[in-house]
Amino acid sequence: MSVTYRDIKADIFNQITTGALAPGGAMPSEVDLAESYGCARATVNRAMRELADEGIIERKRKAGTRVRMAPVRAARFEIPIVRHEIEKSGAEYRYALVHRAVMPAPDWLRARLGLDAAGRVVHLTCMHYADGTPYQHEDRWINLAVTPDAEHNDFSKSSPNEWLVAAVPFSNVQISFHAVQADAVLADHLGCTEGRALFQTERSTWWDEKAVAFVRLTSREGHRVTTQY
Amino acid sequence: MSVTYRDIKADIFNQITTGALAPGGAMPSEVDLAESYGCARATVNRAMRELADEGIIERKRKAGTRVRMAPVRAARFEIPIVRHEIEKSGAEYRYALVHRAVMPAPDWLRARLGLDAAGRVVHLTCMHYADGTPYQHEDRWINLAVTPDAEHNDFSKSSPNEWLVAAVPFSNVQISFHAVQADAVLADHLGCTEGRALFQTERSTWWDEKAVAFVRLTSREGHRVTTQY
DNA sequence: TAGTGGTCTAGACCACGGA
DNA sequence: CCGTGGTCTAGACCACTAA
Repeated sequence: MSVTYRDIKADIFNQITTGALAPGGAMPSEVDLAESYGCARATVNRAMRELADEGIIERKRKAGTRVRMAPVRAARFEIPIVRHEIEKSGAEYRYALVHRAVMPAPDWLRARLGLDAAGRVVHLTCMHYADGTPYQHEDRWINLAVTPDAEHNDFSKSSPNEWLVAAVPFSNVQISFHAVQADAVLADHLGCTEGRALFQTERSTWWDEKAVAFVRLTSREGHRVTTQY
Repeated sequence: MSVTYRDIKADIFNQITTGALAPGGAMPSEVDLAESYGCARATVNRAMRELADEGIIERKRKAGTRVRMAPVRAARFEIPIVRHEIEKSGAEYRYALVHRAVMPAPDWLRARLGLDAAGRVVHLTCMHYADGTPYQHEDRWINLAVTPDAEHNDFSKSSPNEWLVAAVPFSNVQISFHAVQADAVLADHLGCTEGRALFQTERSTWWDEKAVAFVRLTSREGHRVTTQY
């Protein structure tokens, strides 16, 4: 076993980045590559499959494999639990429940999550602090039709996020990042002035076609989401 | 071949989400699973490997496989070329070069990219329009030590991004998302008022330990980056 | 040191889809 | 149609690491 799938991946990646393999250009078939690398087709297959997953190459049955014209490279961002994110940075984490109410789902939420007119939700507002300073504001809505237990939890001690991941299954998640102006409430909680630019994450969670929860996370000024590949 | 690796993935995922497999709990070994599913170990291996890649489970040699305590789920965001993003939405794309200069690298950039004191760069400012309205502002710096050809390209016709992906190899990319206030220049170009919250992406590209380029992309008001998994 | 995951092999069958 | 990638198998050896 002298040739590993990693060797092949690296070799092909180099050929692409150095220009030996041109974007849009066709590559040899797996059988041919296996022969030229002197290994089994399965080994070549794994290398090529991973390159395809990473968006470097494009594969089609019969048509073969070619280098992507526009490398639609995908970046992976880890979506951590706030508490872990803060503790990992060495800071002390503190959670506070600001507001809790059980209510009929407002129209915008019903539309967003596809709830029916009778839909009831738990609405929570909470804050996450790092070393005593505001870190993130959480505005969460939990669908009681899917998660009735949420009605009897007061969420005064721990974040709804941590309760949800442990208590409720989910199959599908939508995430959106964008920038917002701080309104009076956010400015107050996050310790900035009104109108400041804040980074916001919205996340909808679904289980079996039914909405489980929607959350809007607003981070303190200057927050960045970073990754590398 | 009745049991596929997809079947196994789905089955295990369901066992986790429904609570049949508890977070932190140990799972059977690959050999045992292969027997109980009635398939080859390689099939189980592929299912488990993908679950591990997705951050659902955690694997260690000898120690075995266990369900992740805190599902550090990672979301994939595609980083498209602006032109493709706009054209895919059905709008007409237009590019404009605002400013071009060859100059010594400013201190903040030298520090950021690890350039030496003699480092020279091309500084470009450009705009991307969708159906004639401002879509994204691009502020780009290209390291001439790595990419000398950039000095003789005027970038008046096509975006530096498209030129770079075709002309320069890269091995490492760092991306950061955050929110900024529109300053006078950005407000002017993007057609909003000063102080508005804008979504900004910063990206550093490296090749073989040397910085290739740095770019700061500012999107028009209301821009969102979205994904689902 | 022994058990578990990581990987490779040689061969096979199949599904897709371009020609 | 028929070449290409997608996947499975049965078996093997190896690398890591907890016990």
